[in-house]
Amino acid sequence: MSRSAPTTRDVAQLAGVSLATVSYVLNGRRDGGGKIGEATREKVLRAVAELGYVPNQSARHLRRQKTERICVVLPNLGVPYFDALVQDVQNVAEEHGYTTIIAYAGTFERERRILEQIQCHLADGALIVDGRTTEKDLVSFVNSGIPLVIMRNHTVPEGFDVVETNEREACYEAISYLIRQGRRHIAFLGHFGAMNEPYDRFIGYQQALRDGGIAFDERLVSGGAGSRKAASLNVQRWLNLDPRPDAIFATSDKAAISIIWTVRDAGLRVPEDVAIIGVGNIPEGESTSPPLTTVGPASSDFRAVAQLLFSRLADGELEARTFVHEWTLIRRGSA
Amino acid sequence: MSRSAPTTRDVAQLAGVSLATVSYVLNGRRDGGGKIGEATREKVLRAVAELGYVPNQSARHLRRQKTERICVVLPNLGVPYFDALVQDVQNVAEEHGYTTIIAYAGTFERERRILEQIQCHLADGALIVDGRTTEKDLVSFVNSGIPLVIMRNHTVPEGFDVVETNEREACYEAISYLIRQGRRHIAFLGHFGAMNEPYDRFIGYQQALRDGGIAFDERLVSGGAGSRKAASLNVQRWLNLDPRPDAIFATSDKAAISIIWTVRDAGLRVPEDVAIIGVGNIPEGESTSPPLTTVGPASSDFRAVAQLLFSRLADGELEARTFVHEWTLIRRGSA
DNA sequence: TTGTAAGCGTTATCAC
DNA sequence: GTGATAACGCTTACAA
Repeated sequence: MSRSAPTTRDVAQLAGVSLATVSYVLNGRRDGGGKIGEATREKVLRAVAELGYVPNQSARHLRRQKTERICVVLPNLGVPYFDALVQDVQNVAEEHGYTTIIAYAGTFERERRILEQIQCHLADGALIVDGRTTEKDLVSFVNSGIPLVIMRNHTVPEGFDVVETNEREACYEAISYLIRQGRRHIAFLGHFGAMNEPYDRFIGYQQALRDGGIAFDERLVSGGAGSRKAASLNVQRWLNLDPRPDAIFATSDKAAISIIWTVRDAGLRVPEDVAIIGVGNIPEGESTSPPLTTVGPASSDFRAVAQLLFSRLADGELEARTFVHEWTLIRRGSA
Repeated sequence: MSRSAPTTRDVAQLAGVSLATVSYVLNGRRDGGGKIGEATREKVLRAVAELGYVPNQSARHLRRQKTERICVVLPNLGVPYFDALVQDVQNVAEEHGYTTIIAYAGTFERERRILEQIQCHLADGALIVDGRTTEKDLVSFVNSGIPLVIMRNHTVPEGFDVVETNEREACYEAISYLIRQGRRHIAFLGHFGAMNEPYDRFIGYQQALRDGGIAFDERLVSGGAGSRKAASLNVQRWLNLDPRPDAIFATSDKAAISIIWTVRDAGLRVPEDVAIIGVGNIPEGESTSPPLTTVGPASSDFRAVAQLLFSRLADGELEARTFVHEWTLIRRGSA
């Protein structure tokens, strides 16, 4: 077993033709001119099948100077929003004859290592989602000429295609909607701490309060949206407040769903007593009771994002573009 | 921009040394013998930094005949169980100096293409989760000598390391537990249709009923565990039955959680009126109300699985091994 | 229509 | 210690 894999040489030998002929048969020659005789073609194909020959990608890539692979770099797993993205990207990639690989960054250090690998021709281009890599580190990429599409709202260096969301506006819309319903005590459960960047969702919240003529109440702001448990705990605290919040805006759907349980278990009605809005539009939110009102992508069609990458792969000289992925308020039962 | 990447040749030229010297500095030579002068070393390193040189992986792999990459092939995204697996594998891989890439199969056709890529040296080895690839197709792998670890319970060809779960026993345990509580009308919501393989979870259910002296009732078996919505619909139907089921076993936690909502909305108590057990032990189940009792991996430590792959990577001549990943009943509030 | 040969960027085996 | 040099497996001008 484990004898080394067959090469074009083996195929050529078995078929009784030259190396070049094998390659021609397998790739179809580029110049319109030459054609391979049907008989030769047959022979080669038979030899390929018999040996179970598969071309060595490393060698092909080295020669062709491209991998025909793209990489999606994700900050973490288990986010439905990312999963949808990956699916669309993969489909588009396939249409272009590209393979897609997913790299899960996790830590900053690991993200760095992945980007390094990409620079070493792990892939011809990449889609970086929410990356924590600094502008400085990204600059070396623009020099190496490897196409990158970056999905984040802040601190993106020049020279890249960027995909932004208008989540600030969408969150503003959500809070305004609550205010129009007559809600006056709107709590905000966010992801604080992890970020020192401007926090769009919080900014949208504050602005909507201001524009709605509602005083900002510090007690109604808290972290914990990152975990279901923390969310539940914080909300229990809020429910004992006087006056009790009549609406809760959580910056993740997971937290929001956990909050629905908590509020219902406290004997309160959703949305009559407490309206609840989440962020992200995860599928889980469609089957809660009541179904979760949420802020999220208006469509989960990421094909346009993928196209951004492939258009640049086709023509590296394009100028940097910015694409806005529309977010909106998705009204369901919980608010 | 986009001028082609610097090579060892460029580095050597700038540093005023030969190609080999650059390589020695970068990789540290294998034979204990020769050493590089500190001065030369410095020069080379400086040149590397100045040019922003990164070694071309394709070339390295071609030369070394290995990629130092492994691939995890997943049937689909969005399954917490898989996410945990990927994290552990990635950590172990890192300790061995390997990069991990994730490929998401989705369709059968795509899975085939991914395996083909692996055979073409996309990676040195792979972990196939729940793959639908037939035994026949896998056989060509064992010939090519690429280490594979296969995680599935059935129809695995000889010559591979296999990871199985004892989910049949664990499901048997869950149903027996319900019977011991005095439940007599235990419904089964499964994933039917997609599978023509023996269905472990259902077998465990049937066997527990038999051993518990309970007649099998066809009306209490249904598909729909794959979707939250279908689960809810089917359960609504069950709740109108006479006698009403006093327990529901769903073969996915997502379905089970959806069922908790449904049962509670129907004005029934969980677990007093209806006990509910899921499968998979997803994190979401810890924060439902009541928390979800479920059947799942006793530990979500997959490091041992990863080690299986790396031990084989180190020594291809090992004989095929089977590893059982223990599943168990995790008792929480819903049953 | 097919064969020859050069080279993609590395690494490793030799001499020096 | 360091420098030529020969592979690794494949593609593709160019020659036959």
